[in-house]
Amino acid sequence: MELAEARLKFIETWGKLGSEWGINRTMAQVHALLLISPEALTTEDVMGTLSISRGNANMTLRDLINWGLVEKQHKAGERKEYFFADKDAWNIARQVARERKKRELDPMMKVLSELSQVRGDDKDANYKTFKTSVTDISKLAANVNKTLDTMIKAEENWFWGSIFKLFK
Amino acid sequence: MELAEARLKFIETWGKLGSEWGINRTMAQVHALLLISPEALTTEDVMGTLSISRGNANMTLRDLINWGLVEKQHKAGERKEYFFADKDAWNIARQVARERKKRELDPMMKVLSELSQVRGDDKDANYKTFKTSVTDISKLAANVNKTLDTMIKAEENWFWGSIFKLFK
DNA sequence: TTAAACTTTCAAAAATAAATGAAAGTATTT
DNA sequence: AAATACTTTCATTTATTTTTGAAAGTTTAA
Repeated sequence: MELAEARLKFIETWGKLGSEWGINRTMAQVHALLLISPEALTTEDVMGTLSISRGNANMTLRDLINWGLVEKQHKAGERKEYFFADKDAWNIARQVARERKKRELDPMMKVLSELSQVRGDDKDANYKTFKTSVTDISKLAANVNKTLDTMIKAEENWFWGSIFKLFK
Repeated sequence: MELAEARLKFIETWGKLGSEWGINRTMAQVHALLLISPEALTTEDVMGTLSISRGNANMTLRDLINWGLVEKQHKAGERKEYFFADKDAWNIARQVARERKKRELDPMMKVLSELSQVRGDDKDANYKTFKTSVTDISKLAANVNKTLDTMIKAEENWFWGSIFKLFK
């Protein structure tokens, strides 16, 4: 397979994965493009390579910056903005974990803990099942939360090291 | 908060979480309803409680069965089919992990390993960056894969036990 | 066999999410 | 201060996903 073809396939695959996990496909594709670009790219580069509009490119790049996956760069003597992605897979994984925890897990745990406060009659099967399911899921969420916190704080060698050994 | 209100909120929250993670919101809501229902429900129960059409209820329940989260039940002397969800949070987590691994991670790893075969000129920055990014992500994916395999095989006390201790 | 009870299908409609692109905004240079 | 170079916004359009519901299919019972 030629490099050019492989690059397109990588962009397509990363985009598909993103869309399966609730991330805008174009955003994942722009990220993929930046991941395989040795130099920072301009908005026009992104527009051209992926055939997307200026507005879309602009908003997508901003989202990627908000996700902490991409940063703006300025080149001396130039007015144009350049965009560059962190290429470190472990950093990317941690950053995605951090954002999704903040955006989704934390709010959900808040709701679950409210819901687990609900009072009722222990002889009511509906109440008992509700209570048990919510409490159980709460506990699981708390464990996931703790694991993510550890992952987020961890050094690069944590994943490649201790977990790897634990599960070999 | 009243139980009735709490049940609705749980269904809504579970549905929202699902849609954020690329799972049809209605499917997550039906799952939520079954999770807090002590008895198995009929298609009509689901249609009525969630105000969805017969076709939607039927397809969604089938999907949940295909995900291994719900099973059909038959009551003696009745022709109607009943649906019942496994309520164990750890089983649910493992089952979701198993399915998403099969549906998404495994195919992606296959593509990544093809892509990491691509040959090129080591002096070409595009080639070098591509190779490094793809190889790195491949390795991360392989680790995630291994971790999921362990999780899928693990007993209930694995999560509540060793991981919990490791990260306390 | 045929009617009744129930389930499944799928083309069309509705709802939702994403993309466009021209206009407005901002900063820099002449 | 006006032209230039570039970025951002957002109402509208387009694409994608989800839902509907009537018709077809299936199973059981009379």
